[in-house]
Amino acid sequence: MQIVQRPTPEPSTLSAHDRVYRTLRTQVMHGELAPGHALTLRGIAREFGVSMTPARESVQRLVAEGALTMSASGRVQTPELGNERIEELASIRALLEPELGSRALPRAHSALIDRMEAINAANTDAVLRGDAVTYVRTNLEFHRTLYLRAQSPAMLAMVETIWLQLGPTMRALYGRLRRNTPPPHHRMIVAALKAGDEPGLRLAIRTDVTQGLRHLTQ
Amino acid sequence: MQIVQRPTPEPSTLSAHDRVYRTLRTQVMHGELAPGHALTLRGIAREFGVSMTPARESVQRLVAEGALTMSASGRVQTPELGNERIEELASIRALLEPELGSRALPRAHSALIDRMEAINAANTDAVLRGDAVTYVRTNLEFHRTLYLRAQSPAMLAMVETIWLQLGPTMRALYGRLRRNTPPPHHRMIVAALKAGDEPGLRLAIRTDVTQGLRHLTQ
DNA sequence: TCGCCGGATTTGTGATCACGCTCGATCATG
DNA sequence: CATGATCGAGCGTGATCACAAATCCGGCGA
Repeated sequence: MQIVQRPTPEPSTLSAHDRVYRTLRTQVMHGELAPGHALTLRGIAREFGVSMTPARESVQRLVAEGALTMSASGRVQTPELGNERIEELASIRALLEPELGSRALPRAHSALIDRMEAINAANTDAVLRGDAVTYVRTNLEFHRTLYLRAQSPAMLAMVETIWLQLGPTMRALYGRLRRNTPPPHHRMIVAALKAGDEPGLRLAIRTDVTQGLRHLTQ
Repeated sequence: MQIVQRPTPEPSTLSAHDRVYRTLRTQVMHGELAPGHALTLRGIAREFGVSMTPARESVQRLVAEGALTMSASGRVQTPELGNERIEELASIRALLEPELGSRALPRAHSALIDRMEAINAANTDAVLRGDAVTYVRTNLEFHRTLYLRAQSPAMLAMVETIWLQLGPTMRALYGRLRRNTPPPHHRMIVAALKAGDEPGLRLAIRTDVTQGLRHLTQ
């Protein structure tokens, strides 16, 4: 009953469950999966060419982070958030993200702002093309690029957890009401950064974060 | 090679990995484990009378929540936080907990306040006895009892994640400088609740949360 | 006395399997 | 035609094992 279990010994740093975890996490955060999308361990294992064990670890971890929900019977799917939950998550974003922006402000030099403007251009482009997934991705990239300068890894991780929980919902939201107007407050954020205007930055971020999620009709 | 694998079919709601997870989580949050305390999967499995699989799932989940850290080689231990990280986590508490208190304030009736005062008495008692673990536990209970009224499960979960990350450090902190003075700002929190004074409540919570962690000598 | 090396032990990782439960399609019944 | 029961396929859970790498600890040499 002896079977060759590991044909390839893996280059260490990339363990199987980490690869699976990272891929799934990105898919969820960027809204590539619709809310309520069901996943199975065997399906994930087949898709990634691994056994059920790494698939389970990845899923378990994503459930712990709120990226996936698990029913009492162990079935797993992307979360379908109600209005209250969406508002609550938006409140948390509105509390944490201005703080991250404020911490990043003194460290935001021109190269960073240039990069943010480039990302914002791609974001606007995605809006005009009606590409919801790219929209969500570049939107988050815009924010993360700024927040990385805050040198506050725990706070950033916390915010990313929120993004993760909102991922499928964001796709559904921006995919539903397909607006052709580019993200309105990103330019205000950039302007406040250039001016070194901290209260203005906080307000711009808060508004940007809040208003996008106010469109909760359910 | 057939073995009876599950002698008891379990009453469903309590799966093995859930039981292990919850026990370990409580131990970490309440500071029952010192910072840097090492854990092994086989040790956990032996201790709980389960196989390695549920032990791994629990540990994986706790690592995802920041309750444990995992080295590159997969070794697991409770986190040893540096000063910057402690300050950062304290900042997050200072942002989120006043908001939770504020949301709970209109729903805080007298029975709740009575319960908080009882918990606070037990907390004071733990201080006088020099019982660090009970101190941490009742301290968190005091806060959680209030925050549960906020009806904001996501925000509460986020705060508990921070508590989890601070658990071992808190024990080490309060165990080191063993002060005989009871928690100073808890009474201010209770007073603000009774008076319906929202700004006072926010300030009291913020101060309570911040000052306890200012004692970071490391 | 201190530093280094090598084998033995312990560790995490991942694959596989048995088991019991869940869920959905199908069919019989009203 | 709608409704409910039934049965099978598929699911998650947990146990066990093989394997490679990390760790520990002894002894040897400087």
